[in-house]
Amino acid sequence: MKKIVLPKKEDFIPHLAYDAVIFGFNGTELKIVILEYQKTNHFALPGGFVRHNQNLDEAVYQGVQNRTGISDIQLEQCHTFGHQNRRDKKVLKDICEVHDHQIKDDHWLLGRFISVCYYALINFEDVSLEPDELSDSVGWYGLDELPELMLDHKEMVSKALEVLQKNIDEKLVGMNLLPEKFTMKDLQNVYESILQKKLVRTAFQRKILAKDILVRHEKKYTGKAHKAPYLYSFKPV
Amino acid sequence: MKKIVLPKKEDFIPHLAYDAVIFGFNGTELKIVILEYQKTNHFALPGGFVRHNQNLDEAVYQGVQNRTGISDIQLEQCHTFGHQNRRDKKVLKDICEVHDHQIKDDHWLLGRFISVCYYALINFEDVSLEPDELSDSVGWYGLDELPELMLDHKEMVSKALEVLQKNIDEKLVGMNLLPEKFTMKDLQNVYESILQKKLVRTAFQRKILAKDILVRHEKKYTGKAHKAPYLYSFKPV
DNA sequence: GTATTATTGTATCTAACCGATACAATAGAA
DNA sequence: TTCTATTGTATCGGTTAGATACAATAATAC
Repeated sequence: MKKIVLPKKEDFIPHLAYDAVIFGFNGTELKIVILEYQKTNHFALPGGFVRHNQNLDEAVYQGVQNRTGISDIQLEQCHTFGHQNRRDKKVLKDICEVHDHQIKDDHWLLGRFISVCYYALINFEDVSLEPDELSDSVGWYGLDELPELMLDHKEMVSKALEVLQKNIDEKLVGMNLLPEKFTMKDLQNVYESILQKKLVRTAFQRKILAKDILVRHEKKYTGKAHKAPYLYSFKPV
Repeated sequence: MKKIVLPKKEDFIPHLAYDAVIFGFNGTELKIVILEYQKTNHFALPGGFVRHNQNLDEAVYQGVQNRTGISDIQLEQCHTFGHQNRRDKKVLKDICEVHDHQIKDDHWLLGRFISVCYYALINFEDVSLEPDELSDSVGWYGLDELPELMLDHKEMVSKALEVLQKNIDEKLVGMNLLPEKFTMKDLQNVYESILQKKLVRTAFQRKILAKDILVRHEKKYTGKAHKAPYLYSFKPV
């Protein structure tokens, strides 16, 4: 059993946390990162705390970076959750119990937390997921196969998806979710996964090309018996 | 000189604040509420702190309610500002000095604050503005006549306006900014003030009527030498 | 009364955009 | 060479917004 070391109270802004809905695209489906506390059967979004000498945005950025090993992250703040019963007494106690760790009832981690929710877009292929101090493992989950999540983390996922949907046309959302070069179908798959609906192929292609944000490269020969699609990349800014 | 009483540290979540961009519409122009610390020449958005046994949303709602005397408020969270140098040492010290009040360098109010920014839409006519403990007066300012604001409050105003603009079509924004009955021109003025651009009269009227959210009432005779406009109200939900 | 004026409510024309459909251009398999 | 699935693009019809036109009308001027 791994010995756990809880974060020190005095290093962090008390009662404040962040949680990140980390989106990746595996080529077909949109996935998010979920931490698993295996022995306790608890699941949660990756999150963390903000140091006294740290910007909120930077704390989240570094947190996501540490967990995914990725430094090219598109990060957007979604919403701050501040309900007074946002406290995870049960979960943390279970985790500590499993690890034979004593935790007092008045421990700061058992108190109320306000949490700022962000979404992060990253390149699925480059990720190497690292469990943190407390979680035993970590994995990718599709939006329709999420386990029961602690606290209001399910609501956070909904909010993150909602904000992502609203941003999809103006924030070049595909850029971080796709590899350098991709086909029009890849991009359409990303859009459809995010918007959770089918799009009309011809209208989608026309709209994206009209935006004038893509560069067309060589064709991609897939070995399939049909016309080969062009590869595209995003125009450099 | 009014004796000031600072809020007690132990009642509130430390390092956490909220600020509200309170919008009202005076019939022609969009205005926001700004607090004035007269002797110190400092200006700020109305804000406050969150009690340990209070939801974040409720804290903001009650804060806005207390300051405006209004209970019909449309409140929306905009953004959480968490830069590490969000602290107002100078302003608070100046205020205390003016009031002959001693404040120590390590007083909790002088520390770093994360602040959650909200916008509030209220009926301008029903408001009676109340200065709080620390501010000497409070007033309405047009967006283009704002004084220099403390910390990042100017940025908060921009963010609030941006979020309001994005919400304008789906959140029935006019409902709280206008009196019970209003003309189409009134509503168009609200839209133009928020979007900060002129709209085409005929297209605006057509779009709003097509939404089917208004009830048409009697005409409004203004005494002017031209056709009298109809009065409308929002359909009850 | 009648003409005048400013504004309102609505209809019409046109350009832009999207969904639907059609179709030619393939890359590879049969 | 034929066949199949997919891609890239053009075209048609419906919807929407800006531009324009115009009738309706409330008060004033005459």
